[in-house]
Amino acid sequence: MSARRTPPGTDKRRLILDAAVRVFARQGFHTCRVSDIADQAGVAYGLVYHYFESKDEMLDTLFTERWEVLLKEIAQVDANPIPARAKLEAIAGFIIDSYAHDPDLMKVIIVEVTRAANTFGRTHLGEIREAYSGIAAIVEKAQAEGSFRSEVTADFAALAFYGAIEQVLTGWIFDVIPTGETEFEQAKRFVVETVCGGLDVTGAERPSARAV
Amino acid sequence: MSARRTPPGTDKRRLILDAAVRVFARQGFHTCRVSDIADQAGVAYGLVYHYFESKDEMLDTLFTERWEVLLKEIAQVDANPIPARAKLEAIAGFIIDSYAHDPDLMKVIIVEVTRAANTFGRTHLGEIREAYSGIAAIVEKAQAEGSFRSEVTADFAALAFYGAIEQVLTGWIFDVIPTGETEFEQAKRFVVETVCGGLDVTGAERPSARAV
Amino acid sequence: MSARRTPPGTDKRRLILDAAVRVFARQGFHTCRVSDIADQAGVAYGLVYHYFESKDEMLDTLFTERWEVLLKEIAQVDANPIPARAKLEAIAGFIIDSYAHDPDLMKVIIVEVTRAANTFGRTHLGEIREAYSGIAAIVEKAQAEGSFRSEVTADFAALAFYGAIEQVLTGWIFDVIPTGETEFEQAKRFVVETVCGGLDVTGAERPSARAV
Amino acid sequence: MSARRTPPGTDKRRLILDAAVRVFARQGFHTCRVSDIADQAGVAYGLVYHYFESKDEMLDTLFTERWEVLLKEIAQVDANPIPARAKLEAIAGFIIDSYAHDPDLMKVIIVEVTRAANTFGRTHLGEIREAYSGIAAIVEKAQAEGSFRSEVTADFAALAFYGAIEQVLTGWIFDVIPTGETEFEQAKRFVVETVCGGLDVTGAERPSARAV
DNA sequence: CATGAATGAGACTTCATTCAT
DNA sequence: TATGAATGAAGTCTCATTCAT
Repeated sequence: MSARRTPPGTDKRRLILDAAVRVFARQGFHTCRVSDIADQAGVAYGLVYHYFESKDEMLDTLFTERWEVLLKEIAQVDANPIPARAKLEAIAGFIIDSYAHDPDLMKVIIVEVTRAANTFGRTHLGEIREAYSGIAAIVEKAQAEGSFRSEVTADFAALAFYGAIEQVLTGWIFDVIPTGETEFEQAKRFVVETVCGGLDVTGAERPSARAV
Repeated sequence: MSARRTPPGTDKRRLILDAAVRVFARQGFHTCRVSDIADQAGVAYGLVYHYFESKDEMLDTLFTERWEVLLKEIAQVDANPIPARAKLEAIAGFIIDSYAHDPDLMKVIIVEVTRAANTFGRTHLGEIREAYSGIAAIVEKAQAEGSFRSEVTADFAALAFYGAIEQVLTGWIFDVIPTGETEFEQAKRFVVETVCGGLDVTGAERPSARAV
Repeated sequence: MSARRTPPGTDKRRLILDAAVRVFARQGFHTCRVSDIADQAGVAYGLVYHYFESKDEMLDTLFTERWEVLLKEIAQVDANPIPARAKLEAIAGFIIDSYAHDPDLMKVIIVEVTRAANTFGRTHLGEIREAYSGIAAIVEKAQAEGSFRSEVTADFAALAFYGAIEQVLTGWIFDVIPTGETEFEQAKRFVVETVCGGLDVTGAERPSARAV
Repeated sequence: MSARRTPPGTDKRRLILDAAVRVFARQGFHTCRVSDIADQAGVAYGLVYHYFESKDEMLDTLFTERWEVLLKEIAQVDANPIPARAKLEAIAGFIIDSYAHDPDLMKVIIVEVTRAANTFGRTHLGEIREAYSGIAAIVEKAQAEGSFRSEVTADFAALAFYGAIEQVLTGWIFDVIPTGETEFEQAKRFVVETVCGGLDVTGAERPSARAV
């Protein structure tokens, strides 16, 4: 009974997967070579194929691993007895924290899967839909109980909400907007403030309205 | 009046460009072959290279052609003496109309450029930023004159607004949400309603608030 | 009987041929494109094919035109009642003058034909041999009449003589040795001095010999 | 002693390089295809690119490998305490032996590099010059010590000497002169006899001179 | 498990040549 | 003659994947 701290194979497999994240993020899935991943991981070329069937499988694995966590999070958040707005805040917070924790991984998931309409996006369409549905369910219940307006359908609202978050992440990925702890925290509030509060000045606070 | 070498309507360059749109949309830029484009256009392989330096140049051309129209539209809309919300409605309407008019082209622009952080997105970052800035300018002025709240920065609002639109288009592209004239019209209203009106029930209309 | 100073077509054909010389010299036969020649000549692409069957034909024409002049020169020189050494001087002079007059043309002939063992050299082997034979004939007669030593065969001497000249031209072409009127004149003397006079100090002039 | 992955004698890199020599010699560098080399070597197409960056690199390697040997030989010969004429004899002998040993390799070096003013010749100009300099140094010292005449500059003499040798090799390559052991030996003597002894009958041995 | 040599299908691009006008 | 668009065969290089050791 020799002490083996890690299950056999686990180490290297994870090593390769991590390397894949870096390389996919840096060079893009289509542009990088499998050898780049092996180099980054510091392992032999052929070993990659010992742990993965193909280059595709690595991306599939990375996406599914992370996306499952997101789906679980959405479900858990929804299960809490908190206002819908708080739920959306939690979800936005989770996604942004995910980015803050490992920007490369989120970049890969967004750029190479979530937005890849012809390749991986199609493959993982079911999983992606599930996330939308989870969010839409939150909105729908809020509309039913009267805390959210029903001007827009829940499905649409979910899409817009998720789209706003993804675009902010894309802004960071593209270096269009500044990155940093402060910006991350700010973004969490802003997303919900925009989608829930709206940009319009409401009747109560509208100065002209008051003037009348 | 002048001698015409080619039969009327036979602008081969345009023919190839149109074929490229179809093929890029169907198979994706990285996955398609130049010969697919030639076949789709019904021209010889080499003719593609008579009109374009490379496969890349075709995508660059397609993007820039269309994006310039968008930038011009944003500027024109902003020049009108209409409320900020109407401006955003006009822009969302323009983008959605563009999609309705040629879904393939918009799919290519979004999937292969606007969201391609490692390849063409980087190349056209300047042009993409310009669109964000144009929208942000509208928001900023509205905030200054008091018609938009200042809870979120203009830059952020612009990102969220554009992100919401692109996500809706992506929904259509991925077949996540139904497509059709009705949906297009609905989406135009919904986007602005979400981002400007917000999902929250405002103080005035919130029943519970009134109840208290 | 309208006065036509140049035969029809002659102008353009020569124009293209001259352009070919410049382009072949600058870029090399294999590396240049037919369109480069057309551009250099300032004529349309297709016109080149009106005057020449192929790219090869242009080089063949250039070589043969010039080589015929050389062969004629060798024959004429040999016909003169002058010493063999004077004949070789005349031939070396002619070749070097040819280079001085149009370095590009000689570069093309040497680099692309004379030394192209697998392509044009093989094609023009007969003509090239003829030049060697002409020179060998001069040497042979000189050996027969006792003015040249018979230590080396005439064929070999011809090869060495021609090789020395070509190497000097190659030196100019490669910029290994300086180019200029002075150098051209010097080279004419040097080639013959080397091949005929030899590098060795002869018995008569050898100091040590005299000392004994 | 150490584990050997490949069967003895199976140095694939060398196998490919040797195949390249045969193919370059037979078809010419520009005319042959990389697949011809792979076929000749009996390896898969891709393996060529496993060992070499490009088709060019193979030729560069072949040239440099061989040329370094020549440069070393020239240096060693010059270091010997023998007459200049003996040194030139040794160098001519070495080059001709190289040809006798592997005519294809020498053909490739001469035809594709040494005489290719627009392509590889330019690339390896430094190495080529070095050979000329080495020979010129020999001549120069001989002139300084009085064993060679100073009628022609050392640089020029070196060029002529090397040119004569290369032309002889070219004669064999083109089948202009007969090939064989006898011819090789003869050529070694002839080159030096021509360049050192000169074709002219010297004063001492010239019959007519004596008669006068 | 680990290595990296070996394989070979494909993709982009070039460019000589043809041809309609 | 003159033009340059049109053709398509060919070649280089890439790289995912396999496999012998």
